[in-house]
Amino acid sequence: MAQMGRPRTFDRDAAIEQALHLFWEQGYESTSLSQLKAAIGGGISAPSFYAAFGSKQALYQECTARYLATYAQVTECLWDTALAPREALALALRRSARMQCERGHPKGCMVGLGVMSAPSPELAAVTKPLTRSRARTRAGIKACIERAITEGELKSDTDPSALSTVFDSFLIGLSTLARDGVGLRAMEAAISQVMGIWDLHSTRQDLEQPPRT
Amino acid sequence: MAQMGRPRTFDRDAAIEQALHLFWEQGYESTSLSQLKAAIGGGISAPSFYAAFGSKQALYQECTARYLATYAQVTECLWDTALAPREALALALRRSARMQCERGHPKGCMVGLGVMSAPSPELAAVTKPLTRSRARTRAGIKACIERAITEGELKSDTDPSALSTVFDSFLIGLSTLARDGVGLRAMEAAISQVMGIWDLHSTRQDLEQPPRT
DNA sequence: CAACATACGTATCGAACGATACAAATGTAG
DNA sequence: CTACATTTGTATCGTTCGATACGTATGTTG
Repeated sequence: MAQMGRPRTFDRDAAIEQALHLFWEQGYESTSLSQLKAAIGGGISAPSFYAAFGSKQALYQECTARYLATYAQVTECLWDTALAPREALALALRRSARMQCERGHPKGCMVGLGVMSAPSPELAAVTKPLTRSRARTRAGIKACIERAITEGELKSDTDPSALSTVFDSFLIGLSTLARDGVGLRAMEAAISQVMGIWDLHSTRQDLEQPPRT
Repeated sequence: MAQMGRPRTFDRDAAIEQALHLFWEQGYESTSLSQLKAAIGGGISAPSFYAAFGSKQALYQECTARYLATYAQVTECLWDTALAPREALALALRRSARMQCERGHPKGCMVGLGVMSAPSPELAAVTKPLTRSRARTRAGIKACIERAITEGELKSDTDPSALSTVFDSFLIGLSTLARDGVGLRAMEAAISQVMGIWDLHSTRQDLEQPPRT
């Protein structure tokens, strides 16, 4: 049997993407049912909404799961040990910046902007997947650095915690910059600059000091 | 004449500070009148609220003005030309980190977290002072770098735009880190690290390369 | 004292919020 | 066709939202 009962008139999968864009843009609390209903399939009724998604909170959780499974994958290369640590980190930064500036969806990263998405204490549970994702990215950056130290790419006296905090804070800050209109070109230039910190701790001398006249 | 009519039973100045803390913690839209009324002077009535502040939006504007005039002053040293550019920037970062981690008020910077405080397009006007403050800090960082180039502290081929974006993104990212529980110690260590980028472009050789065995 | 100015408490406004009851409509399965 | 499963549309629920009307209480001014 293909599907029993009357078929729905909107694409549930596309609806999640549209709802995701709203939550991404405005956060959980600031996005109303009216906005969600209006954005889905050119407008649906309240009963259709609840039949399809259960509740606003349940839909949000589906949206965050969708985000983490798609857009947020730009930083997964942090865990790819087939890549050299420096390239893994630089790739994560560049991919994230590119994604955050893409057209067709809100600017910035939903994970980063999610800190203020549901700020009430009783609603903190709803954004927990985002909080966990930030912690995971933090750990990924640190793991990259520790791997580089182990492999001899970074000097053994490098402080992995301090260094990873630099890259992590820089990465999360990009979301706000994107919202403020800073473009991809500027971000990419900044990424090239910030990777200079890596080279400062590199064991390869040629990276640390450009030739001087 | 000192004051006509019946005096109010709460301290209006303290009320603004308490409301500021709520807006700082939760943002504009997520903070309700009920919360504000309950937080002010141990609980006030709705008419007292409106008589004293006019509206929720007017109070928010007073709170942002208060924030910008007090807490946000930590970055004013960016404009202090009596300081060496590097020290001005490092001081701004350190002061901001310290302020964001202070006890007695919400973690993070209200200016940075304000991006998602009133995300609806029609409410963007209410957070405009915060957006302007971010732009001003961005300009301050860039001005510091340009001044360093002019004064010969940074090499003339330094890209002020790219470099300022690094520090700006790092600074804004600290707010989210603070919310996630990253402590002042870790931030200070990261600040020391990120200032290494400055030294990479410094004209003073002794800063760029620590002695090697 | 009387006159005035201001803040207070109670009670309530209309609108929007998230969420449902219920019956008609539309599909599949036998 | 009948029986069943699911969605749809209309109308509405109770709550909370931001915001007020109105009469009373409490202060200063003359």
